[in-house]
Amino acid sequence: MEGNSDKEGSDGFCWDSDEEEDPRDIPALACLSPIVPVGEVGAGSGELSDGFHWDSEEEEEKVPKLSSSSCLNSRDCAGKAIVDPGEASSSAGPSNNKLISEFVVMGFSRERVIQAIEENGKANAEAILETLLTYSDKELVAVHYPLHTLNFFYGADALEESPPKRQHVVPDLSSSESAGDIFNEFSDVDSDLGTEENIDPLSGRENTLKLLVDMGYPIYEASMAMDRCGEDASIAEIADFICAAQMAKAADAHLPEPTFSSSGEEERKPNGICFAPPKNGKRKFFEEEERRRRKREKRFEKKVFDEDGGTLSLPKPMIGFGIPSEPRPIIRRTLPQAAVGPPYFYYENVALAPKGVWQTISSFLYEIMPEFVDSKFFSAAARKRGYVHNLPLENRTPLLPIPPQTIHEAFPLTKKFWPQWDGRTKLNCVQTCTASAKLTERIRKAIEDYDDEPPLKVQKWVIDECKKWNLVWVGRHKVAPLEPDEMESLLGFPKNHTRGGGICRTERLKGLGNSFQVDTVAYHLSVLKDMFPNGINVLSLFSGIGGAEVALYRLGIPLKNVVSVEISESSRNILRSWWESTNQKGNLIDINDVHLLDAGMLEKLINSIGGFDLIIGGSPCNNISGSNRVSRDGLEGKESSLFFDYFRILNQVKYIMGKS
DNA sequence: CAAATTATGACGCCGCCG
DNA sequence: CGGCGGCGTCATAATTTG
Repeated sequence: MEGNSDKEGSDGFCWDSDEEEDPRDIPALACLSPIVPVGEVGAGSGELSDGFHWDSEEEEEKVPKLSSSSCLNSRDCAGKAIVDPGEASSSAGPSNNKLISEFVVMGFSRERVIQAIEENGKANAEAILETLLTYSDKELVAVHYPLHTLNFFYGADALEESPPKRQHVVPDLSSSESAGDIFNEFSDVDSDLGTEENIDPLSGRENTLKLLVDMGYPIYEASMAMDRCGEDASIAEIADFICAAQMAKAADAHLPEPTFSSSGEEERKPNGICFAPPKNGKRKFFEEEERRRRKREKRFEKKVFDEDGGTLSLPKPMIGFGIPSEPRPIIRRTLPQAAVGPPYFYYENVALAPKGVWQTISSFLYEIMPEFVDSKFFSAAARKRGYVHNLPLENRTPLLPIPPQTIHEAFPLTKKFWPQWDGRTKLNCVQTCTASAKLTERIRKAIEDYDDEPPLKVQKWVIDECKKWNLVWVGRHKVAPLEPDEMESLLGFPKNHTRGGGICRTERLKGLGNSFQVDTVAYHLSVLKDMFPNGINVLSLFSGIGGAEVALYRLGIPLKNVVSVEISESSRNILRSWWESTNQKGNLIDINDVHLLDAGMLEKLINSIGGFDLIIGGSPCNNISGSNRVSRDGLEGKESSLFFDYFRILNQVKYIMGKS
């Protein structure tokens, strides 16, 4: 039912059938967040603990209404209709939803917002905002930029009814003050945050501890809880944790052994090996309590936010705006004025992100819809990713030579060992971790007893494991994980790209697992070739092992200046050595921390090289990827929040370049 | 001590079925 | 409609090895 028809996707956008230009003006919705006065940051946050309660299980449900006049007074509430169109109509008055969305739109996480509302009550929007501002500097950065909640259309018919509004883009940055002042202000904010511990009574460890003790928690438990929750945890989180710990203790006194079998989970291994969890009971209980708490919150969120179906649906098949092997679907998209390049930008992340993540990313990047593409249409391995970019869609060309498209073509030697009953033709996503030797041994043992075909049950288990770990057949009854050089070729890198130079195997795998698929990215970037025959200047954020650089190079686009930001030293070494071994004519400037790249540095760079043509990067997905079993916190996670640095840098570059 | 090895669920989505 | 199980996922943490 997912319509193979070329005309219309069922995903809310339509392929337009005629290519002719539509000169219509796209009415961009103006949604200007009030820029929060910098001076107010942290002021009054001392009363954070007032009215704070951590045992709120049910009262989250019934929250009093907030009068619309207090809706961040200066904010144009109508402008955000595009973000949550469903809610305004569904509720009689301005509800809590609306208030929450209000802040979420500004870039704060829903969890935090709910928390802040609980702490401050619903009536005082300003206090809520202040609380939110104390939570995280990453989020703070976002608040200082105007939100570009601008329109973007697939085809002509979408959102016809949206009323035209005046468009104000970037007025805050282009106000009468000089740029220098503004950016000094930004850097001031940054440094303020850096030293905030000294100012804010709540952020220093000792002060937090004191506060918790004042709240009646034993100092030992408070301290331990702070360690467990991490430095960035809010008081609420820590208190919650202590609470759980106390409950666990109480439970411990009654139950000698917490039951972990209650989950009723039957292990899937056919050979019936059962692992006793080595963790001690108390810890387990803590974690379970924490999990339950988060589940409650999630459920609550779901109730609150699911009304407008918060997910962008992924296209099926996942071919984005076209792939080389198919006739190109005719798509016309009109970017909001503010998003039009140059500079061009290209942002990548995992497609299967938790709910709302892509919405948020998109809302920060001019509401441009991500192009979701599975790299299995470009190579023999899958890689489902979303790309937000402002590149033209016409006249893309694939990278040549076309890489092998099936496992057998890619690894001919595996063919003679490949059993009939393993029908895979494509590999799964190359990840950062591989199967253990023990597993491949178990698989060998499981099959070798059978001469011909093992029983269906064994087959299924083996195939499941092979899919999970991306195993290939390297001998009779023998499977093995991919070698790093095989991953390199699957991803479109030259052989031995990550090899040598003091790079250990583990680091190779890590770099490769986190990299672009070169052919896929190159296909999208190919449109730059005609635009920049003399070469381009690239700002490459979170470069990793240099997927973007390799893609541009292989496209034959000369690299004039590349500023590459990458925190991993081994990855920087890999890129540097590739740069030298390919005799690049341009300059490679590498920076080891994205936070060093502030406005001042950007201005210097831009002045010296004459501006960037392309800003490309994919921020870490650690907290977004489904593979993460530990901390899938979405964009607010420790690593993944670096997305906001991408956003910040993009805006700063655009502004600095816009001046000259 | 760095590198390698190993085991370890959670989450969202989707199809199914009552 | 909601619960349930199948499915797949740019991973982390504890431990061992060299």
